[in-house]
Amino acid sequence: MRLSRKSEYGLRALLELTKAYDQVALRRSDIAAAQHVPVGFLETILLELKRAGILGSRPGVQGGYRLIKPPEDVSVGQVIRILDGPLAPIPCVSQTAYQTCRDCPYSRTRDCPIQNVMFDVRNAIAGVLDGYTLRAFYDRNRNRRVRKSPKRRGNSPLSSTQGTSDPQ
Amino acid sequence: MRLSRKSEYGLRALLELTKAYDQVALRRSDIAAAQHVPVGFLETILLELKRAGILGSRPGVQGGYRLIKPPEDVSVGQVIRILDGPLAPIPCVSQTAYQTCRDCPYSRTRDCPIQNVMFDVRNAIAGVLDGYTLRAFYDRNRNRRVRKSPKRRGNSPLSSTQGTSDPQ
DNA sequence: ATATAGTTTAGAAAAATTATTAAGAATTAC
DNA sequence: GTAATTCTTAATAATTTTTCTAAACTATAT
Repeated sequence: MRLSRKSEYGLRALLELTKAYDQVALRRSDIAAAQHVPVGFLETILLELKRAGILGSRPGVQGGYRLIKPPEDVSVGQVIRILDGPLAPIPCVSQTAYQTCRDCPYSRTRDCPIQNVMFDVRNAIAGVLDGYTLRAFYDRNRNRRVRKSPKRRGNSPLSSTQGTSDPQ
Repeated sequence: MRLSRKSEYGLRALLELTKAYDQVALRRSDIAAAQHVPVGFLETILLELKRAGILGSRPGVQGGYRLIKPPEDVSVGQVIRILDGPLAPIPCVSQTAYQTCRDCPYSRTRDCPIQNVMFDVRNAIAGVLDGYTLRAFYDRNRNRRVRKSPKRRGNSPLSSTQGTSDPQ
């Protein structure tokens, strides 16, 4: 259930690119330095984000990468899907990349217990990540959620202001 | 964000063991056959669940594995933690296995955007998985959640998820 | 004692993740 | 044009994690 380095690096890079949105292009080396990520790896990540239509780039002197979509229109969920694939814990509950299970004893009955649980998990994850825009991700103290209040637990929408209540 | 085979196999095995709860012990070979999982791998999985106190076992003729905790008292989240480790996408938001990030540029400010997002994800995942008992997992059409549904049918003891780590 | 079945450790095999390299192509400045 | 800069692409190396196997060992019941 772990977030890959790839997605982590990608999100860190997007933090920088959101900051520079509508201003300057950032060189991969600048991004790598600012966020302490290996420049070579970052390269492949930025390329993937470019192919996905989130980033634009230009070679040459004033070149570099820039965010070409408004940060309000890109969700963290989208980014992770691009870099890591579907959010769903198992393919048979993915909305964006559904696949039947190959050797599940329940695949005939259409009522697999694991599928049932993981369906809820998938929705819980997507509910959080698809509701988080890059904008909210960047200036992280307000406007965090873009959608109406999440249905997870009866908390108030902004309840997890979480000024870092030290976990554990 | 994927569920490992290990956890999947473990949960499948627990499905069989829940069915046989308070009745018979199941041999690993029986479980492996019923759920189409490699018997050698299953072995190590069952052992881990045993060490964690969820299963008991006995060698010899009428031997095998059996669930030694009431299925009402074991959550799917517990099982996955035992087999796969923390539910949290990154260690710095884990409630059960917190670790500081080693090279995060934000680790000083105590206000890391990634940490903020993943904190919510962690809680969303744990909210689902810790609310799902083995009992609900097994007879999956009713009483799915243990927390939200006040009406329990039958006379099950239900000491309400004693072992599950309470998120928050 | 014997057959049955779990226990334990080590580690092999396979897959996924993480990263590097190097040659190439586009852009700008001059 | 040429040179400097910076992205582009593909191949692949390195590392880690996951998945699985093997074999010797121990416990239980009859």
